[in-house]
Amino acid sequence: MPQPVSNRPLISITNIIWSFDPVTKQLLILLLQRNHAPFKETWGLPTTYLRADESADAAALRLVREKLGVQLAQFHTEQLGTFTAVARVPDERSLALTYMVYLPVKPQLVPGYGARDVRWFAVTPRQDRDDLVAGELTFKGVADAVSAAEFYQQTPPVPSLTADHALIIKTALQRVRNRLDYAPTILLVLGSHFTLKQAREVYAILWRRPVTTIDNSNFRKTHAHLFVEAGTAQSHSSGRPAKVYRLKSVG
Amino acid sequence: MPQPVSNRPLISITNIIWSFDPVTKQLLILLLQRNHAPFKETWGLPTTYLRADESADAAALRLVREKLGVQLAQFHTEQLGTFTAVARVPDERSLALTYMVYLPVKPQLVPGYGARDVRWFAVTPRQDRDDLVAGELTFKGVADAVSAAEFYQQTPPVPSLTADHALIIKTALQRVRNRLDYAPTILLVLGSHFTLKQAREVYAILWRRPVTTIDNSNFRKTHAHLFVEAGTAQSHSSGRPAKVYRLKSVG
DNA sequence: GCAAAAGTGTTGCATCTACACCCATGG
DNA sequence: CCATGGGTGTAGATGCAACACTTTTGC
Repeated sequence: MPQPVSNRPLISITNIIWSFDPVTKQLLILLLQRNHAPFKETWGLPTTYLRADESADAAALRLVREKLGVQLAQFHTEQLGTFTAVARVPDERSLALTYMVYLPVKPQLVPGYGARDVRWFAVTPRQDRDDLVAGELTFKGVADAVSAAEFYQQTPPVPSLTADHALIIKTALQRVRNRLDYAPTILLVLGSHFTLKQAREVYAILWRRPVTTIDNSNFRKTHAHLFVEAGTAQSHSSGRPAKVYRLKSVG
Repeated sequence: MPQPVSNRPLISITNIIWSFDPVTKQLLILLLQRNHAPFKETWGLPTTYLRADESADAAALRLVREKLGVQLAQFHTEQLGTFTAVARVPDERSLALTYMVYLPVKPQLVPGYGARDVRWFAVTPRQDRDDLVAGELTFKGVADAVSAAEFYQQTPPVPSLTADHALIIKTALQRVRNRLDYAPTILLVLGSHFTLKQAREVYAILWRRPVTTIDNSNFRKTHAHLFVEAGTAQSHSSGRPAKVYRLKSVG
């Protein structure tokens, strides 16, 4: 039997929005600082509430448009997971349906409704975790070995992200890493077309090793089947111009 | 801003409950036939509604206990995904949070509250899909090549499963197949301990090929790192008794 | 021409597949 | 002791890492 209407949990949509800075070669995640309760002044992932007349995927896209004002015809979204721990948000029963969105550009940010500040945070690999860094602000990542159950039990570090968003980001990075060898949609942050050099820069961050240790020749041989050629790029500096590729079986 | 309470979608928990018949060597999924609207008399996956004071994982476990009366201390559950298409259930806005449960035994089934009938359906591999078969009842699986978007557009076959449950089952099988080479939790249907022969029987179904084509020696060498030895089994028939294994890093 | 970056080829090592062979048990 | 199934070993094929070499551009 359906639950009484008053007992229905809130359904929030939470996005991990990925981007890439071509100058600093950093992989970026969007965080914003709320200016209202709960979690006033703390940083967290962009969140909205699901409307009755839209699917969760549609809501994830709406969220990107609302928070960023980006008006691209179509983004690629992927469901990450649903977070349902009873006490994940204090004083409120809400589920988080989480989605990943890959922005093909790095838009200028303007704090929108409900946000005091908004920034791109660089994924910064450490020994056994990934920190998020934006200028003087650093959020320490959840250690690789920590399970979800352990996360909800331990006391959060200071400063910490909204609710369980640190766990959501850890899960997102795990997912992205797993897919590197068979469906590296994270490369969509480079735009629809990219060179192998750019691809190696992204892989280097996620593999937690210097780009220089990823052999050009071998990378091509082991990952070429994931890409299709799509012409040749303009040479921007000295050196032979690279071919450009796009992901196989993705728009 | 939170959505008005009256607009909040229903949150249902839908389970793919896996089991295994050691006699017929069939991989099984539990389906039940409802005796009330909506979907009266149609077959579908067991479903319940999320309560305010429980996590979705807890609800998935409760569902197993309610529908099966199985009283094991602990099952292994895994989140499969969340299905949110607006029209996935006619005349009702509901989300399906789906979970996989691996039963270490094949319990006798007794139709519980709200169910007219309940049965184990054998996963039956075809060329490009997997059908579900229980005696004279057969449900045709969704073809491998069909995307989620395509599924929701096309008209369902007759007989068809409740709402989008055929899509959920296709997704579940996909997930299980993907995990065979690095985290084959599906083997928990064999109980906590199993022989390599039993494991190959499960793999054969999911790889859609006869057991006899899976070389014992090679299977051991390629998948041994996923298992740990745990003693020796009794020999039931003639032949050398097999060692028993359990999954690495799973209770 | 020289530096820089992209792309190609080769060699040795690790891994997988196919298949022959040996081991332990029931009747 | 023989049929049945479990476990071990080995040769050829395949795939990957390391690294030398060639090609194409800017200056």
